[in-house]
Amino acid sequence: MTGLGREGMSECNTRRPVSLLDVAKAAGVSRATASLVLRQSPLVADKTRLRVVEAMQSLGYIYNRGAANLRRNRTGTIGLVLNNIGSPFYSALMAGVDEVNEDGSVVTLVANSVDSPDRQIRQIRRLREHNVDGIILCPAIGSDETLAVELARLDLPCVQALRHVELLGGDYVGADYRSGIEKAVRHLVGSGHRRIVFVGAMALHSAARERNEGFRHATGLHGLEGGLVVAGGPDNVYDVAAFDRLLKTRNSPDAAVCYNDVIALNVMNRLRSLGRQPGRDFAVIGMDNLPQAAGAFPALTTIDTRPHEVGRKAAALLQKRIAQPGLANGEHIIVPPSLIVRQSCGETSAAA
Amino acid sequence: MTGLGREGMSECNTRRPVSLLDVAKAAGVSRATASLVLRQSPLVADKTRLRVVEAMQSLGYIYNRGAANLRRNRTGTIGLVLNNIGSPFYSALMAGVDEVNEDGSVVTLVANSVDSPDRQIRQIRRLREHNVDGIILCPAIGSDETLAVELARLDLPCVQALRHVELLGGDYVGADYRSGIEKAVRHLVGSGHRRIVFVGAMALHSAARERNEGFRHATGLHGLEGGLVVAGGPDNVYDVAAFDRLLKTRNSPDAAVCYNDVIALNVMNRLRSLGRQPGRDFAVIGMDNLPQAAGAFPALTTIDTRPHEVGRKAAALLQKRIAQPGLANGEHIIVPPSLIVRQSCGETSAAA
DNA sequence: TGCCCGATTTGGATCGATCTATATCCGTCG
DNA sequence: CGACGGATATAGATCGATCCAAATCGGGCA
Repeated sequence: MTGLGREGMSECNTRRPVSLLDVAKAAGVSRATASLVLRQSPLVADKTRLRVVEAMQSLGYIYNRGAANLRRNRTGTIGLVLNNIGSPFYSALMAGVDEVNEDGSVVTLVANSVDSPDRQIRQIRRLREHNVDGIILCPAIGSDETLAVELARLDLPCVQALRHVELLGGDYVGADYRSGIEKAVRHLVGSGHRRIVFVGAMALHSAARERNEGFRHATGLHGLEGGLVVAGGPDNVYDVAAFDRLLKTRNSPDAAVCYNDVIALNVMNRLRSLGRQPGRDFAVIGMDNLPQAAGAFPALTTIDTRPHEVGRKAAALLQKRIAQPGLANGEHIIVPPSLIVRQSCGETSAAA
Repeated sequence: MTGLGREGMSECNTRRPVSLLDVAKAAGVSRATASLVLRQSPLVADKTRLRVVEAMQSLGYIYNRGAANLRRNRTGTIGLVLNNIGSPFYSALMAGVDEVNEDGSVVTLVANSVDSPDRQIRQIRRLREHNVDGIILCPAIGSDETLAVELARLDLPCVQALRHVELLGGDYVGADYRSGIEKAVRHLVGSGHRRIVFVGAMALHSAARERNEGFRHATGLHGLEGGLVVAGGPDNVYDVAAFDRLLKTRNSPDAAVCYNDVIALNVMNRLRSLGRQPGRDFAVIGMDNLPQAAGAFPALTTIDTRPHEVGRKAAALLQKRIAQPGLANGEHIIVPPSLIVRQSCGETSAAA
């Protein structure tokens, strides 16, 4: 009763962490005032503020955000759910998110769905338990209404990034894959190519479908002999046998637009194995502009889908949603991609 | 006074989240019992447990870990401080950390120091405020005693990864860069190379110094004409001019061990510009085994430093420290690297 | 002197879980 | 019949901040 029983022996064995109450006592003010100082309130007199700040420093006070969160019902954290945490593409996205978050002093909790809808739901739940204020979600392949139901239940602002699932609705930030592929085809056509193959086609998620559509649309636009498409799948694979066969046909293609850079690099290697020299006998264009594209041989022409920028935009949008939960959502922000011309698409053959 | 004032109109406009108290009331038990159910305590009767679980489900209860943390003084989160969040190398590390964390149902808060000691300290503080249970730190270049002081002040379990700062002491998990470089040199010597250059030498952090030492030691061991070293710096650069000059000397080197894969790829491209064919006229070995190494042309021989495994080990060690804070720390776990032989080091010339 | 008002300060309730010590139940045994 | 003990259940304090309404202070003015 005489002092809460902890005054007795300061600097004793049981090092209890310094709380705001300790600071307040040391500064001779109330908890409430000390709290106001913490939050830079203009209500406290400068003299008092100074005293409190000094007490904080001398005691080595550390702000306990967790305690504050409980009351404020806001944590200053967001969740980022990726399908493949180890991929450079996603780390660029994450870097963008982190940049914006740091400005808003928000921290990022990362989770990996490994493109499994079940894991995805588990991860989202886990993040929710940690009271993230919102999440940025790159939806896993095969996401279905279970996800929509769960998100509704959790009542959590959610921005989709890179891919979007129609039935979720809501906000989305992604690249314009469609126009990206179209740019690539236009460039090749401009360099005199007429037989262009799209390598790595699949329809497992929106980003893939948009690329396919972009290719179909572009070939139509330029009146190319359509239908030169080689199938692909997740994990950066493509149907190598089909590609090989296609190359052996009369009137075989002399240019490829690839689903992404990794496939493009594989295609270049395959071409060499088949005795063709990428960038000279055969033009190759990739997509994503991964770091390895510039260093490849020949340096890979590619469509930069700017994942870093997508990350920035997604984080900013999520911040907006968190700040004003009432607003109608459903915004779609589409980042325009750009074509980075390097050697793999045979600059020289432009004259042909 | 008649029921805390929230019973009156259930399902009304002010959707207060469901708390454990609500669940308890609905199940006709006390908060304490409901809490025991949450934590799978064997103390509750099966009949009761069932009732509580049903109440949770029908009310759509969501566990508020933040509230629990306040009391338990443990959050189930760790911080991961990286120097370059966008790099594939670090994302591999992160993937490893995440794997282990997920098994222990721990979540990762990432922060990016961008190799700036100031930012690094800010990030660590920020993580600490969020009450992470510990951190995995890849110390920034130029980390000094300020960091040591801060870490001591925060009183937080900390495992260093990939690089270590001597004056911090404590736990460390990293690759055996020294022996990795030695393996590379041995392999080249075994293939008949005698004039080997180390490209990208620098001494900005422990991982770099260990590579340098490894090279010095290996050249001594094999009685090579030593001293063939080309300087390097952060951000994957090396002294291109010096490298070019070296190649023009009489008795110029015919093999290079590079600081990392990115530099190795640049070196391969540079060699081609200078009219040499990597993998045939000149052997190149990289370090790290980034995804792009396998896809390069020629496929890059490299030393796999296994960042994913380092991440796993670091996360596991940190969990141990968190579980048993008393234990003396200062463990050094060194992951053995392995040499991945591909085409860039000229398999064929082994016969020469 | 007394009253009013803006500028500060503060007590006490609150967020939602966990922990500790205590209470209750119920069958069994002396 | 009462005591005992194992099995369950619970009340109340607690973690460390924030929020709200109310108290206090200190001049200035009538």
